[in-house]
Amino acid sequence: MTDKRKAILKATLKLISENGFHGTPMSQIAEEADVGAGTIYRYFESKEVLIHELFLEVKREISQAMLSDISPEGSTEEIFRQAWLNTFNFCLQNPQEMIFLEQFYNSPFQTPETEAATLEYLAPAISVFQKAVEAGELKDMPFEMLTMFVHDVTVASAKRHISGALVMDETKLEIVVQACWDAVKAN
Amino acid sequence: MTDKRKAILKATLKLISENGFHGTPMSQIAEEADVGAGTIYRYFESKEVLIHELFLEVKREISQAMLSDISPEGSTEEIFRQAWLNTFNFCLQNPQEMIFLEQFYNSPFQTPETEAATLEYLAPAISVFQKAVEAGELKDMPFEMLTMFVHDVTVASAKRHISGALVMDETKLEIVVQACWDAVKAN
Amino acid sequence: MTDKRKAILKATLKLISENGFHGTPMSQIAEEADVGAGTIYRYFESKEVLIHELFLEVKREISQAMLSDISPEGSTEEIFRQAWLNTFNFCLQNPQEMIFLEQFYNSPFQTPETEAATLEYLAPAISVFQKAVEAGELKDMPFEMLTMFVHDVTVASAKRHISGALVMDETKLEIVVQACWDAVKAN
Amino acid sequence: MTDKRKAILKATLKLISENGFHGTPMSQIAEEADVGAGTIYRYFESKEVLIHELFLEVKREISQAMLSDISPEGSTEEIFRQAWLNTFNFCLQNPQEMIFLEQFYNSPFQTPETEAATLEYLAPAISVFQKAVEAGELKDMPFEMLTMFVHDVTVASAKRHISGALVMDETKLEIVVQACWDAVKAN
DNA sequence: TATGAATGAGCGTTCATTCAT
DNA sequence: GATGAATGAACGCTCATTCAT
Repeated sequence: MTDKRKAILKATLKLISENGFHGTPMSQIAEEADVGAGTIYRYFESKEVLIHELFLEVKREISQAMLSDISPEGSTEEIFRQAWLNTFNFCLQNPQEMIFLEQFYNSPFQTPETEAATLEYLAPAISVFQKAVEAGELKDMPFEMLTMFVHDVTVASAKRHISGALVMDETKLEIVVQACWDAVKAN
Repeated sequence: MTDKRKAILKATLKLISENGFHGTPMSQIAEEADVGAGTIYRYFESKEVLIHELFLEVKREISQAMLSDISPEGSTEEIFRQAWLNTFNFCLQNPQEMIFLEQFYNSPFQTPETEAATLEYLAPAISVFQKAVEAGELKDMPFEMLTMFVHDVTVASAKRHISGALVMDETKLEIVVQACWDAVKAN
Repeated sequence: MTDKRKAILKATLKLISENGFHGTPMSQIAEEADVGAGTIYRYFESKEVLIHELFLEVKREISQAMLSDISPEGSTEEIFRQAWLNTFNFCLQNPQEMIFLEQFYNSPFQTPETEAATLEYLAPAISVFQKAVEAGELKDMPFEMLTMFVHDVTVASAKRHISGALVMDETKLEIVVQACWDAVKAN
Repeated sequence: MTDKRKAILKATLKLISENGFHGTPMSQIAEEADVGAGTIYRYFESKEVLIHELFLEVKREISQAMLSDISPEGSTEEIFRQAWLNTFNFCLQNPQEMIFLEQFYNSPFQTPETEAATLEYLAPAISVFQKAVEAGELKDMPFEMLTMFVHDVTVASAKRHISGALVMDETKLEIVVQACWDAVKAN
């Protein structure tokens, strides 16, 4: 019965995104997931493992979301814009996931393994991107640098939108997407 | 005796940047700062208050660093590049501060008050920037959007450099700075 | 199906002798016995009852072992020596049983009932012994005192041998058996 | 303030002798010792360390007790009898200590270190004994074998006395001491 | 009959905070 | 003012036991 596993992950995501890692005791996760406290340990070895597995799950989701509905026949700019908006929309529609990811990245939970897993999910994106560089359509920058403009800026936009610091209407969205494209496109 | 206060803040910064918020007990801060555990409470009401005050201090530092050595007579591009490099260099020379800030931003410690204080420190930068927009040298974007390219991307670069994921040599640095400038400059 | 009952008792004996009472969860016993965790409760009301029944079983075994191969026609000394060696050899060949017994004796599991059952197993030995006292071949000591020299010292010897603290070769064995006989024989 | 340390050790001794290791939660020890639960951890790293240190303390006491009031000028028999009675009386007057020791010996808490410490306490007794062997007054047996008759039988006697299984009045005491002496003395 | 997933009370331990010195 | 021993609530986790299948 994988239902309980899912309920635990969902509860963990909700509570950690709201209260942080150490504001989220296992007992509270159990209550929110409507399972016994001990039950969590049938599915996850420890709190740390639970958080790691949740990270992998969420990272997989956001990576998939970024690449969805992309037509390989489109121009590089179209692909870039689509990836950007996919990521942005995922963040807006799944703020808990986004907040959790950001907390995780900036925590001591991160390990070389989680970082490695991360790259794996992005493998399809990397190959698309390399062809564009070779075709002279993008600046000659490593993939890790490109992600700044299609992940970091995107998430920063979503965070400011959600916090209300910068409401991203259609106009502003167009400006920032264009800015990111200007950043990466070949001159 | 403000010496102890400083020692406590320094110890907190070091330990939290290394071990995270909940990996840093007050007793350890006291030991690292070479003060009694109770002494911390003469200077800071609680652990939460200590962390908030540390945030304000560090945020002030990085904001000042960003604006240092900027000649108002320079071109907008020169000012932008200088601000970018100032921030980047601050992160490289003060990784503890950077790591702490990133942890803080993505934690439930943040309050509307800390966000408000943040803006205050950046007031001088805002006016410089607005003039550039009015002069038609920058895209017509709000300050909060500009910061993505002179703070978020910059910090992202520094983090990748420190983690080893993307070593920022002179060439790569020039590419990413140029990319950011391309992002914000008027077409 | 008494097979499962035996498997459970055997698993319990092995695990408790290796890891102690509170180092032996029921789940581990179930695994070692290759039965479901709930199955144990079909055969034993509780962990405490399981341990009690195991004690009775093991106590019966060691008592039987002590009295085996004893020819009633032999001299009292021969009988004593045989009983001593029987016990010693049982301990060496069944260290788990010995360790379990010793743990049990020195635990709060013991009850008046378990002690009573113990005596029952030794009834045949008691009558042999009483005749020897009446015949003036042994010191006039109660059975409970005699057992010190044919059980406690014997087990102590076996424990030291197994732990390596005192390896009991033929010579040493002869010395300690003789010492015990000197202890109990009439002057 | 070593008072709390002593109170914790005393409470631990009492509760473990009554309820066993795993019948004695730290919270109960704290209550019995009239200290906060966390206070125990200022004096002892963990429950395991607490129990080990208690063992060393008690082992030292019983070893000292065994050797007290022994006049080196006395005959070997006098020394043997005194040591025997010293140990027996210690057990009668300190049944908690005796029960605790017996529980400890037959538990997985024991380590090579605790065994080594044990021998150290008995060093003075070993030298006395060796001289008696060399003088031909005792059977040629190793010290580890002698202890069976001056420790194991003694403790067995005390246990039977306390449990009521064999009340050790003056007469019975004389019989068992004589038996032990007969066991070890040279023929 | 046999199972093993599920439970939750209770464990050992930590740590923010207090307060007598 | 400065201390650090003491506190106890709250944590992560275990495991004897139950019960739906």
